[in-house]
Amino acid sequence: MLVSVGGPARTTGRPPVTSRAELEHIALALFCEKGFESTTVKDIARGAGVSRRTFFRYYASKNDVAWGDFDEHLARFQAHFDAVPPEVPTETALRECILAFNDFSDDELPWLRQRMSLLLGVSALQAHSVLRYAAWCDIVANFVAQRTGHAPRTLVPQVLARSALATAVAAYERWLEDGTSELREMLEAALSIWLRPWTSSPAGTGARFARGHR
Amino acid sequence: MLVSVGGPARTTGRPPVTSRAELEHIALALFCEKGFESTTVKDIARGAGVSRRTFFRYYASKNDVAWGDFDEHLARFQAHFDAVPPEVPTETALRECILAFNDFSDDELPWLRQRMSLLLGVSALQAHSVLRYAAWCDIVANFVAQRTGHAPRTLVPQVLARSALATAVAAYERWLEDGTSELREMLEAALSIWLRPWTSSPAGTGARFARGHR
DNA sequence: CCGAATAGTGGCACCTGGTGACAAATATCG
DNA sequence: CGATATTTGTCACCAGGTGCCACTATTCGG
Repeated sequence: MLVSVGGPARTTGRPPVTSRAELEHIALALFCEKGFESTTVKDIARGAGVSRRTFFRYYASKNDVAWGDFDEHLARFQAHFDAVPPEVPTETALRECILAFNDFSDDELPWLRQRMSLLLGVSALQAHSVLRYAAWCDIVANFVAQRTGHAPRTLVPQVLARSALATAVAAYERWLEDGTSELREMLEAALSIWLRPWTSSPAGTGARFARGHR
Repeated sequence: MLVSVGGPARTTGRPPVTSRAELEHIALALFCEKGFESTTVKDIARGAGVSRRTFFRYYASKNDVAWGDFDEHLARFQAHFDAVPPEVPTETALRECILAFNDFSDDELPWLRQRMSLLLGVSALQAHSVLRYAAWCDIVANFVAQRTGHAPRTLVPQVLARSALATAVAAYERWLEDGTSELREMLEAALSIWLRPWTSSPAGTGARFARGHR
């Protein structure tokens, strides 16, 4: 059982030669150096001094390595929703939780930018992303369902969850293209548009970045 | 030039043995019979009496065959937007064009249901779909951009286009799961939620299907 | 100290999707 | 008939991914 992280430290058996984190670092470095497509799994494995077969014991696919420990990150997303007091309006809760999920410290930002430009720029990863984002949507949909009284898989929770995701992705893309803006402000602007699509004017407070660069 | 459909009828050269449409029909039948993953390209090619290599001259990938002539369908989507008179509000135009894009005659519906349950149910196709939907988003974003005065790749058009897509996909999924509802009404309900997320109540007119089945 | 149990690793064969290159087949036109 | 144009088939090849099995390195018990 290689993928288990939360389990108790193993005592017997041959110790692992590498780790998910090490493979991730090596892979991301190679992706940035010579591109995602041009980097083969063999390259990554060789970089870690490991066989190709072993790589696939740590990551189910070459795509997955670009996501790192997204599941762990998602668990924090869920925790944010769980911590929302009942008196907070659904609309506000969604906004705050999405912002909190995407709140990174300054020293994490370069990593984030590198990772996200991979995920949003490489078409194979772009395609793969919908599979990873499904869990994100489920968390949002469940929260909305609980708040509104609808079943999680019905129209209201699904439309809100999926469009929330679309909004966040749009914000990330603008943030990546822009290069000078703050991620948080971009997300706030995008969420304002999302929550009130026909009342957000380009001159509005929250939509300061809506004009594009400059 | 095999993929060209609109070109003038060729006169010289060896005539094609098959066609995109024939391959599509054979492939869809096989997908429904034994599943997408279990159907190999070799199977499809053999079904059409053609070599594997030839299949890839008609379709760039096994995924693409499930989409059929989506590009042609997209051209009609664009045409709908082009035909919108300037006095129609943006909000209304989006709603009407999306509904028109998804307006199918009764005899097309079984085909559509079959195709969409493939596209939304098979994870490989689900992933691939974002690449095909990008063109859909571009059309919507361009329209919004033109109407609002923003550049197409800025926040307002992107958020609206992507969330519109998310909304339509959510409607399709509900429609597929439900089995008894009308696609158009499901889309109308979803679009109502999308356009006015916090005013749509489960008892509202447009959200009749929002409760889920039964 | 030696052997059993445990758990990760490496190598191999194999499948599938996808591509490039080149010769062969089949049509029309002069 | 011959030149030309276009499709087709074959073959070789690459990359991602999986199943299988032997091997290796560790800890624990006698």
